[in-house]
Amino acid sequence: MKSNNIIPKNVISRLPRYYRFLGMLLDEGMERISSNELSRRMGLTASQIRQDLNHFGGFGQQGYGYNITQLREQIGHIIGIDNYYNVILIGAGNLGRAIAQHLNFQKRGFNLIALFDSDEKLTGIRIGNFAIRHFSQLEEFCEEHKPTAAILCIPSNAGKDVTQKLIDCNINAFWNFSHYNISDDFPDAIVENVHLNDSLMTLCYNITNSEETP
Amino acid sequence: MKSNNIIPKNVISRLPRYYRFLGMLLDEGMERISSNELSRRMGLTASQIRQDLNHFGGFGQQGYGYNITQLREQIGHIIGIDNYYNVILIGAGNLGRAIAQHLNFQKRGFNLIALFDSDEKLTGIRIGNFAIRHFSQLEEFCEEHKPTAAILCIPSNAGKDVTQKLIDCNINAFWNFSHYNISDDFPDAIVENVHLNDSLMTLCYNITNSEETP
DNA sequence: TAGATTGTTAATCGATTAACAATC
DNA sequence: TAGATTGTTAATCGATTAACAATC
Repeated sequence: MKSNNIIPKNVISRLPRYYRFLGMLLDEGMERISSNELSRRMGLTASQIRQDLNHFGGFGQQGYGYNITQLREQIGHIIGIDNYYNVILIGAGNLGRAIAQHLNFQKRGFNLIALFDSDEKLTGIRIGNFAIRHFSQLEEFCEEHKPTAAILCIPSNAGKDVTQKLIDCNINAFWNFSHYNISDDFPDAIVENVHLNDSLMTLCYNITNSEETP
Repeated sequence: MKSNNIIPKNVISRLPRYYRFLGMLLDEGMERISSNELSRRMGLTASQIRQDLNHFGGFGQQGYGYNITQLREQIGHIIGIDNYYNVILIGAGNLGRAIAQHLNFQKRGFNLIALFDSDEKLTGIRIGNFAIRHFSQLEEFCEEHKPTAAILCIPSNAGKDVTQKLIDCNINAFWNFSHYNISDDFPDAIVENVHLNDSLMTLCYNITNSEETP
């Protein structure tokens, strides 16, 4: 165990993948797995897996490998999957609605509790289990329900104002689908960006530059 | 110039960001920028920017810096933004519809030309400019329109079959929103994965582990 | 020309891989 | 006990940063 150290970002970003693959192994009815076999399945090296896991502690057993159920639970706990942070979604346009309906928040550590939009025409419209609230009700709602995080599905130009208001409501963690760069203005915020445009352009690059190598 | 070499993956993944920031600088009415000033804005080092760009050629001028319009165009060309690859979307559920309507494909190198779904109840429903087609019409459609890429917004368990059919239609590039691991079965496919669940869990980790450091 | 800033080489840093002793 | 496989240290590799000569 050396959990006192700082965990490299790369390791952290692999944790959800480990969690996901271990879940799949459980579905296959497997009980235990060696770093070698897991590496084969995940396309990593066995060394890397052992190094990664040992940032958090010794979860395996020499001569045996890793107990899948246990390891998955432990990784889940490290991520905090069982904390069920309250999260609200801001911006109930196409993308916002899809995110609200598509994601299984409860399995990923969150509990979606409300949708907000600044467009009055959307107020009251039901999306899944939620009626869209007007953004002006944010403060009141947050005082009562104290959400931890917010999902931003808003246009970039609204980014700063909206984020400021959320931070005023003691929300400090953001899942950001907009191009607005939260950390520039709010360096202490916890931010996870999803830049779909960038991802699409990366695909474009890879297509463009595969054609040139015949 | 040393464009003969292989470009590191990290460099490629930064290209869309460069492109995006340069666009913002243009919007601000700027004409030229030094690697130093750009590094300040993007939160990188000037060294890294110069290194990155020099993988593709010398775009700057000593004593002057970089012409923003030119540099942006050149990066756009490297990505292939002006190739407008035909792309089809498979799976017109919440997420698929949102992607179809939300993304500005034309500005990212693609031209969305059709939506498919295997649910007959959805056939004919209009999403933006498109009527959803039944998946059984895929082959016919592809023969006529020869799409280059497909966006997968389908459940993972349908992944293999759907991908096989798409590959049979000469589609070899995938923007994959599902958990299905395309490269396992089709190692030659060009794949860009978007794992929203993993991203959300990374946010969860960062919240969980910020609380513990008071 | 002098000043600024690139392109590029060298140094550093961090992450991945390999190796192996510890141990179940 | 013998075999398997971990946890961990050491070696390698690659990416980032620093430095500086080239040059606009």
